[in-house]
Amino acid sequence: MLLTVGKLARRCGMTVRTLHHYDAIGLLQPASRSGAGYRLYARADIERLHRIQALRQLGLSLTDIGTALSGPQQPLAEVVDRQIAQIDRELSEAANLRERLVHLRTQLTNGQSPDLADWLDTLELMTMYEKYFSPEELKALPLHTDPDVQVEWSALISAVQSAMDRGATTDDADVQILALRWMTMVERGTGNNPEFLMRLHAMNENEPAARAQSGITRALQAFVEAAVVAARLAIFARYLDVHDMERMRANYGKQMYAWPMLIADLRKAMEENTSANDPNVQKMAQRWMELFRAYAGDSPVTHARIREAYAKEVDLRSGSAVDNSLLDYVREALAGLASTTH
Amino acid sequence: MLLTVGKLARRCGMTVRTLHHYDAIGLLQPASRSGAGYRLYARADIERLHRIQALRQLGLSLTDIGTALSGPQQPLAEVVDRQIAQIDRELSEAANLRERLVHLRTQLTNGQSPDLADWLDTLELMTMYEKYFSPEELKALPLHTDPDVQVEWSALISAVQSAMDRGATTDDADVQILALRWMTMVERGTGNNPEFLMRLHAMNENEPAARAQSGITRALQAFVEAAVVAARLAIFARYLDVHDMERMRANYGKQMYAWPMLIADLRKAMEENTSANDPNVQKMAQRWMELFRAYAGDSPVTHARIREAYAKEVDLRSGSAVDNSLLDYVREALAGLASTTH
DNA sequence: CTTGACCCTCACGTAACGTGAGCCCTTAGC
DNA sequence: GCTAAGGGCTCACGTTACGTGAGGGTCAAG
Repeated sequence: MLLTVGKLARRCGMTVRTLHHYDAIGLLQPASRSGAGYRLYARADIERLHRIQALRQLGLSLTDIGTALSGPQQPLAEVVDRQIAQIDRELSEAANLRERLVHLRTQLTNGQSPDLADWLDTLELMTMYEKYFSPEELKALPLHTDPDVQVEWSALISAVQSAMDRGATTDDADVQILALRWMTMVERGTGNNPEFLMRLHAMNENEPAARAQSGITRALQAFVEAAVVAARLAIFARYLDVHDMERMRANYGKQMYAWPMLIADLRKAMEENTSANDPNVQKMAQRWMELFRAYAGDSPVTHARIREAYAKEVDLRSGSAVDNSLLDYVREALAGLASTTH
Repeated sequence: MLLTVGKLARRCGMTVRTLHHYDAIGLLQPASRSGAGYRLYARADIERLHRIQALRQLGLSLTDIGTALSGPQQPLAEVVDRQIAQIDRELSEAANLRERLVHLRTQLTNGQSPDLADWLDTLELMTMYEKYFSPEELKALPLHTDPDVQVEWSALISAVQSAMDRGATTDDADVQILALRWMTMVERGTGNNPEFLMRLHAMNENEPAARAQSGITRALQAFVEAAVVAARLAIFARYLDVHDMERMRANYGKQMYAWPMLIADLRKAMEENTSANDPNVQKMAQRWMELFRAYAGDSPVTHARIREAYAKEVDLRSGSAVDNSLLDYVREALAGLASTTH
């Protein structure tokens, strides 16, 4: 049942070198080694490899994959759900490109000169094969449909870039104001949809051309993220003691992109009227607590203070798609868990 | 109508840097420059870019793309046809993977333990997403279905590797025998189908895991190709004079992978009973002559000698999928061209 | 014992850009 | 004419995820 590296490589259509590399960077380490030092991969390693491959196909770098896999894990079934959704988008996009190519081909064989704008659109589709938004989703994306949002978004990006250019730091008051405005704009531009946020993020991460167009360079993205964290920590500081703030500084923001995924899944379950006592919902609630505890620690006093902060400060929640009904839903699921535990 | 580099990049979903790079390596150079040195891209550049993008999606390296685009060009309509066929294969593969993932998800949500072999198959599909052969095509591929062919293929690869290991050169008689046997095996393993040859080649070029499995390393591939050329030049030397051989040595084998593409297209037209006087067939015949002249020069005397060599030496044709009916077809198309020219 | 297939670690190299720097060009508005 | 914003130029260092080869040990079958 344990597989050596060559066997695993062959079965997965990968190379031994790749698996060596993943071991070396700590991404996928074999369950054990034989007496002779041979790597021996077990079933749990296959599961982890599945997660890795799924994230790779979403375009994450190996470093980012490592980060994503270092926190509490989504059930594999949910990973597979996302894969299926991605394939559906790709199927749709491939069909779209196919249609365009058939049209182009018809023009070419009829001796017609292809319309240049159309042709360039087709070339764009050929390049940006990765599919981030379906046509329907684009219609529901304010950032794409609302000119006001677009103008404000551009201005905000410019303002952040200016702050960076003049050497401002993420602790500067004006930068923190920009950061909070960023989260508000994210909320507005995505229609407060965490799934869209993740998609936009993936597109910007994966596509250099998208970065060039949006002006959101890697440096700017990192700056804003750090500024958002700093701004929110400044707010938390009004509610927490020094000890708590130390832990927050070390951990808050570490799973920044795990939260939207979980929130999207929970909102979906809630919108489908799935009972809070459903085992899957309870699992998600559990993961919520794990992510929460990762920065909040285990003290009920601290938890209460953080909750107070969330309740009073809208800036702690902006852009997160967390509202009171979702919080109630999570609480109900957690209550169900507590009662089944005792 | 002329586009600056930024405009073209934006319209095509590419980066300025990429276009700079293509210019720098001579792959896509703009039609002109403004007085200030700005790159200005014209319509013909869009067409060339389309070709580049299509080949990139087939997995060719930029160097190989440059080589492919340095010879006589397939009509763009045919390039588009190949793209459409590739998309169809990808659609089919995506649907296949989707089905597998749905099955896996069902198992996971039912609390079942996924079958390991099945799971690994799914992982392989996730990795080898690129689609090289449809299930039907695999059934028609002797290299995949015929154990005898597999055994002989493996033995031949080992024999070549041994020759390389002991420092043999491509001019050694035993190496040339191996080379000719290689072409015979290619013919047998692909069922003499040039489309399959190209697909196998692409798979081996693009997939390190495939190389690891087949044992056909890049070095071995290059060695065999050079040996095939050397073996065939040795045969031609019996028919051609010193001057002709000089030109052959410089040019024969340069468009090694353009020929199978053209031959596949011509065979398809012939099998569909397209008249040799059809303009598209005549265009293909023209390209045949261009590719031929690229190594044969323009002298009718030399042409006759080369044709004599092809007629008498089966080793010059093995693995090429060129038979007498195809040659007649090409000749008929060329004759039609000659009569419409005068 | 021999041989072939497989495994180990080590380490240099690669392709296709990504990114930033420093400076010039173009256009619109004052 | 000047200024500012957006776009262009060339130069050059850096990056990610392995690919490849070297040298040597292990395992299983004959």
